[in-house]
Amino acid sequence: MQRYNPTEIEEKWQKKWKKEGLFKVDVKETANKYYCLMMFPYPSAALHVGHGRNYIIGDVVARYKMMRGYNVLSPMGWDAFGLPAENAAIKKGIHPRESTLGNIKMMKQQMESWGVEYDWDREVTSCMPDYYKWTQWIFLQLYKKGLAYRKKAFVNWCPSCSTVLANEQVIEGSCERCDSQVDQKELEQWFFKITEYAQKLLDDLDKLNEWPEKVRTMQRNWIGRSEGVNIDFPVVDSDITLTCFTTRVDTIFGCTYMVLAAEHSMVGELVKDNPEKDKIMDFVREVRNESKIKRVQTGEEKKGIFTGRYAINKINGRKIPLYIADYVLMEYGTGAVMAVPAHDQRDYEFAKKYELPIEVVIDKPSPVIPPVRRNFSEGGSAAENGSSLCHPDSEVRRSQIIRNSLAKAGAERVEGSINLKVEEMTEAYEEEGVLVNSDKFDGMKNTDAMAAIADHMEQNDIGKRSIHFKLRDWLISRQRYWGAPIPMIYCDKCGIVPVPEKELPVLLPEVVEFRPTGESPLNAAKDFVNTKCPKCSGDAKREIDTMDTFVDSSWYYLRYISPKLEDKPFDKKDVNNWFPVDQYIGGVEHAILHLLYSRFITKVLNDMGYVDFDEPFQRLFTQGMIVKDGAKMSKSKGNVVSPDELIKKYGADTVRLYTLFIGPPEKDAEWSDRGVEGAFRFLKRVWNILEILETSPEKGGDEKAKETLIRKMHQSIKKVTEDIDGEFHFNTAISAVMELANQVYVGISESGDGCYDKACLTEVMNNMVLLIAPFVPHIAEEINEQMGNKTSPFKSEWPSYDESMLKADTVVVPVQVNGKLRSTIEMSRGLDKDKIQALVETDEKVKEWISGKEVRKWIILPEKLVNIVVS
RNA sequence: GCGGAUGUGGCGGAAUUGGCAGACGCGCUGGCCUUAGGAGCCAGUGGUUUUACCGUGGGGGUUCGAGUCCCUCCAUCCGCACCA
Repeated sequence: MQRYNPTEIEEKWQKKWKKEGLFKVDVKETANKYYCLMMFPYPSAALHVGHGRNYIIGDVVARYKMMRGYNVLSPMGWDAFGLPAENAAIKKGIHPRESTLGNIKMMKQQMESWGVEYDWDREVTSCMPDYYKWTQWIFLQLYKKGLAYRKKAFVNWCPSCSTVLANEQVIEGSCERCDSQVDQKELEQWFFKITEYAQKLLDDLDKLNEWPEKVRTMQRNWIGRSEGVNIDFPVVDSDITLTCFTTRVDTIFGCTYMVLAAEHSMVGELVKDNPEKDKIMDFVREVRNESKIKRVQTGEEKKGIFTGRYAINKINGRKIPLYIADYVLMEYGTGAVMAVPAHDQRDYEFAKKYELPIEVVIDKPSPVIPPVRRNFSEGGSAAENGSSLCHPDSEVRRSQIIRNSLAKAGAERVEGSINLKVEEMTEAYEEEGVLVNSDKFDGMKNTDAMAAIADHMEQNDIGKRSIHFKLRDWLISRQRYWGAPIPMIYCDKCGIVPVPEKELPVLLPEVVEFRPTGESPLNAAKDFVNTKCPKCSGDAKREIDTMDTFVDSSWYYLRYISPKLEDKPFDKKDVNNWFPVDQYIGGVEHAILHLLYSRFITKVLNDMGYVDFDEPFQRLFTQGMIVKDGAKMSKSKGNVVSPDELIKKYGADTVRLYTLFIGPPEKDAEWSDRGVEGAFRFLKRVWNILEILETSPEKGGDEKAKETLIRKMHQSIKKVTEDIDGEFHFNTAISAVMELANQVYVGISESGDGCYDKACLTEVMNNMVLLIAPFVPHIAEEINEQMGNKTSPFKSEWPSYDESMLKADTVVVPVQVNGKLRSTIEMSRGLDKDKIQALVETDEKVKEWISGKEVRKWIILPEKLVNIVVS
């Protein structure tokens, strides 16, 4: 019997899997298809054990599903365009393609050393022309459908990366990559009209019930739908009408002024005759230039300026002053806000500062609360003693009364009295209540008034119900080199002309200066820029921006199905057969961007008839991070754990096992090198059972030991199966196999060597090999072979358990007295309550505990527990 | 501020129709074996003032019985954040 030598056997089996094409899939075979997808990585640098978790989990799922009889597709590719490669190119002076392809090669080797297998024939690399040709094709489809458009817009500009960022890439006013403060800059940019799909993207989240609730909530918040009313306010002495969006139309009678965003298009027009025009425009410029991070800073005081103009609140004919302020955003709603200082905290602060009127229109309900007498007995304060000082029912009754009166909301109001006094207010009252000072709506519950006032406005042409979203259109232009060129041409005669599909791909020019200058590096490649118009053949210029890499990654999963097709991005029939993806696995950091964009692109392709499904990912799993010393692994922190040395020392199976055992995979986990050794020990223990098997007797053995072991085996099969099928609880699945392996040793220690015959131990070993195969595939294959089996575990059937073998004939029942454990009694299964009670009554310990006491109650749960209540 | 999650030994973590808290692993202690041990095997390992009591972030409640259910407070993490 040789020692467990992982290095040797792992190489052997990795070669064999490759040779036999274990992971190769023919997409034409669609029966029992299972599409297992891992988010394709950005090829940046060597992988650490944290990255490994993603691939290992995916590999486990793929192998497990294989054993469950599925035809498993598990592909891998590279999200290979993007800034870091370009930055590295600038730094080291090598072409981004070189560094990218070098990284890909290295990462691929690492994946292989983990024993993580893919159908590499389907590898896609987004920076290769045969891929980005179709990224450009997708752009053209969106353009065709009017979903790609160009407009001048204030955009997020990262001065350090010299590029525009999508809203999603700005984190608290800073660039998500380099952390520099993001400026606002007005540029002509390409956008994808994702807002047109806002409602659908929101609605269909309900269908994705196999996604983590957290991710769905995040997307919901990001889309940010709110219902309200667009209200028209005509400006006095002008034909301008300003429209405000509000979700609190019930507070319209309390609107005492109105505020515009500095960016509002009417600002110039409104102040053009104002003698203080220059002062106002200075203020506007100041606000516009203020960085977003400063504007958003908590506690930042709101600034504003009076325009000198007034508008009319048509519902009551009131003339209200028109302000410009920094706290109103142009990006949301209409960029104009009706201010109700009594019922909106921001408006309240602003009104206080500029001494604008504050008027209450929603009153606090005034519940009539019967006085509850407190401190009527001796002892501490009411608070200390709680309800014990009151009649037990009075608390209940009191809260009921409060609830009722809130429901009726102020039915008890005395005519003309208002509970909420402006003089007494220290902040806005934003809660629910009853309308006051609101004309014919007085006395209405504010939630009812919302509908009533909206109806009134629609009937009288004052306003219109409206829905607004926080979601902005997706800005996809990037002023960088290393991305897919946007396939558009500008012709002086014909205007904007798309590149004809048959001329795709628009190739990235080879030699170019990458150093960022503020304009796209492609502009320096004159051969590229200067072209002919596809329409009139006259001189024309190409678009010099490239696409956001999120465009590349929003469709790659479709390409895997037919990665080599030259005349189409994918085959419709094959794609329809294989989609949706059965299991998508990746980091939660993509909860919004990538997953939202992918859903959007899929819906567009669906609407255009290219695919028959409208959601790409059936089930989503987001794994947690692996941290070291409490922090995310990073080179700068020096806490990166490289898998390479660990694999050299312990083997890939040990690293895999520990990674899976470390904790529930959806949670963050702390890496411990010591823990790795424990995993290694376990594998050795399993391996060494081979030796026990060799010396086992052909027949005989100890019946009790065999029975216990076989029972444990069935229990383990059940537990492992349920843990994988459920929420991927590999950690507890592995602990179940550990218990099984331990039982082998426990039996020997209790019943001596030779307590298992060969048949028994062989059965246990065969099943154990299958149970661990998805986690530690190399050692499973090797033990399997040493056992003399000819079929690979991955071509074998997943083991099944026998329900009747799970439980022993007798059961140990805990006996409690007054809820405290006092004894345990072994008894046969299936006894009725009377027999159990009789048995328990004979127990010495129980007798001791209940003697001299009055037994009030017996709680008997057969085969589970007995509790005797005494006093 | 809003939304979501988490809180259990020295550590990672188990435990759901409410029923023996701490599975499994790490670490630690002791023993066996060994020329040796950073190998292997066996035993022990929540705390304490140990006939028993106390223990799942704090406080309260429901129950024969609560880590699990209810109320309340606290802490940490994540996401969003002047969204009208």
